[in-house]
Amino acid sequence: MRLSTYFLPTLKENPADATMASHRLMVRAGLVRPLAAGIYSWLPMGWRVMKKVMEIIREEMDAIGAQEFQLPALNPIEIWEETGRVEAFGDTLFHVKNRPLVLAPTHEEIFTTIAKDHIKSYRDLPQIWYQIQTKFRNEPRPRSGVIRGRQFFMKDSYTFDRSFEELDKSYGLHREAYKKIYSRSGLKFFIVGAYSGAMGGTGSQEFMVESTDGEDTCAVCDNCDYAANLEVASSKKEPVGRAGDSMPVGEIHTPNVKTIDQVAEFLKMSTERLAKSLVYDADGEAVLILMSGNDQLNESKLATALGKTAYAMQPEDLAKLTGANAGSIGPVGLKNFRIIADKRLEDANELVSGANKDDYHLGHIDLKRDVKIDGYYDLRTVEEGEECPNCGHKLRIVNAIEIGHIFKLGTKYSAALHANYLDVAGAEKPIVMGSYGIGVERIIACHIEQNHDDNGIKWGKSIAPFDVHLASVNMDNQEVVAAAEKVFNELNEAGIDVLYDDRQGVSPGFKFKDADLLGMPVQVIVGERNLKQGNIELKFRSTGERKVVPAAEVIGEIKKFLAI
RNA sequence: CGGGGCGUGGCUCAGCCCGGUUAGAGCGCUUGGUUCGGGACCAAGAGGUCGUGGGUUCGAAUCCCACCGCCCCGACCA
Repeated sequence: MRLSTYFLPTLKENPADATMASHRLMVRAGLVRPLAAGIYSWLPMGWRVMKKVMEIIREEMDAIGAQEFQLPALNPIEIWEETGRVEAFGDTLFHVKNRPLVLAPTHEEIFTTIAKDHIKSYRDLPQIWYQIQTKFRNEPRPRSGVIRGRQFFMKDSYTFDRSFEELDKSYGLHREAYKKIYSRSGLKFFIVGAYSGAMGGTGSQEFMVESTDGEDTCAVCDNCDYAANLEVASSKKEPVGRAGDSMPVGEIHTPNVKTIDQVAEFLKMSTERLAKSLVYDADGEAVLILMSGNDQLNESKLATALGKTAYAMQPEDLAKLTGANAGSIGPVGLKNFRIIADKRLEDANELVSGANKDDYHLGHIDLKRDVKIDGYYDLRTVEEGEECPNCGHKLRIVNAIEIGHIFKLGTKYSAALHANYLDVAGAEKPIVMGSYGIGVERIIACHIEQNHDDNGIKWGKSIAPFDVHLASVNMDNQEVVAAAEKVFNELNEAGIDVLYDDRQGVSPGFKFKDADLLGMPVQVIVGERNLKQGNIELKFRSTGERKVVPAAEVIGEIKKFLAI
């Protein structure tokens, strides 16, 4: 490809609205252009990268026996109503105004419908189906360039099995395939246990790339392989336990003492035995949640414990329900509440909590004696430095970008859509499903996040838009041009993708800066200076290493570097 | 949806607070010339409904109101 005729709008200056390195560089290097918030056009250079990533995905999916489909993005809304996901997605689902259609944000429903129509027997199973398709999600706030957009490419696959044991196998195949896909894409990543959320199902894991700009937070252990999304992460934090015999419950006057720290200070005790009361509304049911001291309630864990999403009660409703304002609420004598507590408080005694009367607390509370607890659950958010639940090593809390998510769905969708099969005994059973997603743009953005410097992108060989960036330093010098053209032709003949900067009247410095910005793995620089000795210079983008070699050896050197 | 910021040639921005010539700069673009190993130089040019609508005023890029768009933080996030 000759740069003189290639559509490649590069920018010398940083676009004003990009903050992340990958976002800045993708725009500057002419990979993408924004069309609207969260909507990007892929220009020829960017699309080359996209196709390479997609090809890696295809190869690894095909290798586990997956079959590629291409399903419609326009879906009848009825199908989504059947699984209850019109409501579950809410405003995130794009609706078509003049037809009862929606723009698909994912494809469980459609794939399951195909399975329901055509898979009738255990003999038809298992199946692994996938597609690489545009998804539409009306994100409340698109951000970070292509990382969170309203329209994006996703590789989504679905497995159909006879049993949960076979699902484990299909899930395992995906897990291994994903590792290969990300490794081949040149990413450093880790895998975490994850929250399944509205997808439902019996378990899920996320593939993560550590990044200060990540939207997810994970607890990772550097000693063993424990890593978990903070939504589900746990640690070895000790239970509060029992402290001797319980004294009789007693009221304590605590004027203007509200926060846990204030109470601890006022009563001259540690925060641990202060049972903090939080009030949530779970679908109309009032729930009181007890946490030890300053432990932070994790709302994802709460949703898992309750089996539904709960929202923090508004302050004005608190007084109505409990007779006290925030800071004075407690579990003892509380009516019409479901009371649950964090595991750290299991069977604890000698606790202090609100008295449901402003400016009063109760002391010597024994959860076994004084309160009817509906259950103890792990509800707290793990904090930096707590001990790994596996090995006891200190956990690190890091931000991360989610690049893939694999789910064991079970029968949620097959049951809702009646996708059943007949087993060996002739009994009708719901197909056991898994679903697996990869954000294709995120692979590209994360690759750039992990491979760039101040001058530009440093593409890894596997997904670089071109293998070689060839630049002739001076297009007015016929010998230089002739030598560059020769290299260009030889590379093309060798089947090596080469971008040839043959632009006239562009200064050498400009060409070098563009080459570094665009970031091909190898630069071939043909200039008068070296050509006098019959030499041509190679520059390796990732290391910055330069090598001057005889013109005749250029192709060989490149082949050696590209390992082909 | 809450909080904050921004909107002026293709890009990055100044001008706005304190209203008053033909609205500026750098980069990019066009033409001619010079240059040619790290974003060259000279000269001449083209290019702007100052986001949109309304208002105040003799006069609005500038002040006021509304709306739209974009970015950041939060909420949300299969």
